[in-house]
Amino acid sequence: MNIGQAARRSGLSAKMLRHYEQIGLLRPAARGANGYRHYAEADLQRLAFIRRARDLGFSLEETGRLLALWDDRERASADVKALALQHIDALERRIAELAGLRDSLRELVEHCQGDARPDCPILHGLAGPPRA
Amino acid sequence: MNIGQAARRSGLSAKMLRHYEQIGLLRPAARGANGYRHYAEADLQRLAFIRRARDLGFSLEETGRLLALWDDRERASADVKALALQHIDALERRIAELAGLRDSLRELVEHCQGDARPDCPILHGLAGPPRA
DNA sequence: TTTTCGCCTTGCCACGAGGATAAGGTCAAG
DNA sequence: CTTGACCTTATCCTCGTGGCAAGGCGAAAA
Repeated sequence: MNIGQAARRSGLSAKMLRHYEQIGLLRPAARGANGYRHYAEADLQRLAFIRRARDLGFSLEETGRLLALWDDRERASADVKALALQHIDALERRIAELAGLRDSLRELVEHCQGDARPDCPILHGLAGPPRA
Repeated sequence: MNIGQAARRSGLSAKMLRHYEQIGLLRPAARGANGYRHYAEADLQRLAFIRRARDLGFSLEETGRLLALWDDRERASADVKALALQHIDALERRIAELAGLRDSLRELVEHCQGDARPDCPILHGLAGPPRA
């Protein structure tokens, strides 16, 4: 199977497969006489794993660690869980941060009439004292 | 006032001031005989405005639009409000997206014992069927 | 005077995670 | 033989910022 088909069947792009190979997330694919990369059925599992990890918001680096844990049959499930919990934590922090911004912005918006007149408390708020 | 002091007093970095100038977010600063940029007190307001807009998660492009609205004394406050509401929407979407990832991940984590044994439902979940 | 230190200048590289595009080789069908 | 789909590598773009380099400028200490 060539890179295009592997890409379609894994839901990734050919570009990503080459990129992942280049940064060491994937071992270099076997090459045919024409230089084309060749993928086996077994490779698709690994690609699907990567895709799902990415879909869950894991970075490529974290995905690499997950792959290493996947390959290691000796690892404790606690190791995997720790990585996942850490990622959940990061998601939580990011969510809280964005929610804080949203709330600050909402407060500004609530005081704005939003009509045809030029006076606007939102701009005053941005220009004036820090609304941290 | 030189760039360093303007940076300190605005809470931005000298690097940012140069960058903002280069991308047209700020008009080119006046230069002294030595080529140093020179900032007046009045410039600090604009810098503070930018800083607060960035703190609220507006992109540089959006910040530029806000600055343009700020400069335009004819604009309707509705224009500003629309921009702000649009940004709140974007924040909401991003928050919902991250929360979805977090929940999916939580579900996987809940089924994992997290002990010393190697069997781990999290990895099974990543390797197996799409949990979308 | 000269050295030193801190600040300023420009410019380039890096991050993450790819997308876009270019310029070319390969393969199978028409 | 040509066409078109596919493959190859390589480079540049995103976004906002930090970091570093090499060099000029200004003032104070030696």
